[in-house]
Amino acid sequence: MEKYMNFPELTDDVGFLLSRASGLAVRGANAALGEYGLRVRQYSVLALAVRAPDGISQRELADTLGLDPSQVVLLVDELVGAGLVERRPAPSDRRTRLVVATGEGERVRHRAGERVWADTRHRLRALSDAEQDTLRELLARIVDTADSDGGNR
Amino acid sequence: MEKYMNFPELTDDVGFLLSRASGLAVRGANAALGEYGLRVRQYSVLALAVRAPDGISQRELADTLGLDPSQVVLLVDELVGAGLVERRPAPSDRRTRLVVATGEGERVRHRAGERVWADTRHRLRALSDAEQDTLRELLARIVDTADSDGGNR
DNA sequence: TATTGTTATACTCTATAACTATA
DNA sequence: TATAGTTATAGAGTATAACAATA
Repeated sequence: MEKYMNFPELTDDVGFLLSRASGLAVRGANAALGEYGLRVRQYSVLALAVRAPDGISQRELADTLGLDPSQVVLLVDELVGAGLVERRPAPSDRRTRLVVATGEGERVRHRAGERVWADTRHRLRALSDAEQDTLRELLARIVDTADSDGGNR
Repeated sequence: MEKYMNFPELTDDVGFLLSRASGLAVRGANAALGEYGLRVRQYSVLALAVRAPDGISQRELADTLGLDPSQVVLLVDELVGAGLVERRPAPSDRRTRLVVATGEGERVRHRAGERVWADTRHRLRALSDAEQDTLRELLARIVDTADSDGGNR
């Protein structure tokens, strides 16, 4: 048995810390979203729909969220049921369905966004603004690396 | 409706990026662990048991992993079934059961650790060593903040 | 009274495969 | 042939509540 390890202890492992911090963030966001009847995945779909003036295809949603398209179908179904988004046929391609936020969807996204953001700010309070920017940039580069790897590896 | 938002777009939100990066890391780690019949949660318990020479209580495992104690019971059950850890009575407190790695558990932790670490290094390849250290430190502070908040908020 | 571990249960999230329709 | 969306299903992860044994 080797005595010295070529890898970090679990609690110093970036993968473990990512999973741990993400768990905290998702739990906090879900708690913040509770009063709107949303969970973080549904909220994420809504946020992307609100951002896209002409709607966003389910394929784009799946790519951006790192989800399988079949999961996106169900999330959009729920948001449609709640009256927060609509599915519209895409003019350019009859296979594609554009997910467009309703007026109510926009309002909910903004109110819920405030609450989620308050939770996030509280969670990151031990980090300076500059450190939060650094963190955001480093995380974005990890995600981008995977995206340009092709798919979601 | 306000025109300007007081919160970031989803794709610039640290919470979202944490969840996205964590998903990639966990998926990669699970793939790396497949040949050992482990998944990342079981592996994490094993890694903590291996690190603790005299074993670690299930309560400590739950706190460190951010899991409910009832989840730890099941993870330890599986590792016991696989012969990678044992439960031993704690000398000092008869309520406590210490989870101790077996020799096989130690060997598997090391071999699996190499594979997981290789995956992590690949995932972080767009970050310099210094940036990886920064990321680790920032994530650790987020987790510590939640811990000192009391429990897992 | 509080803590450690356990059992049970329900719900959410993830992973896959197979299929329709359009391109 | 390939892509966008859909349906179905199984397995893994999460959240709670209630309980026994011990402190």
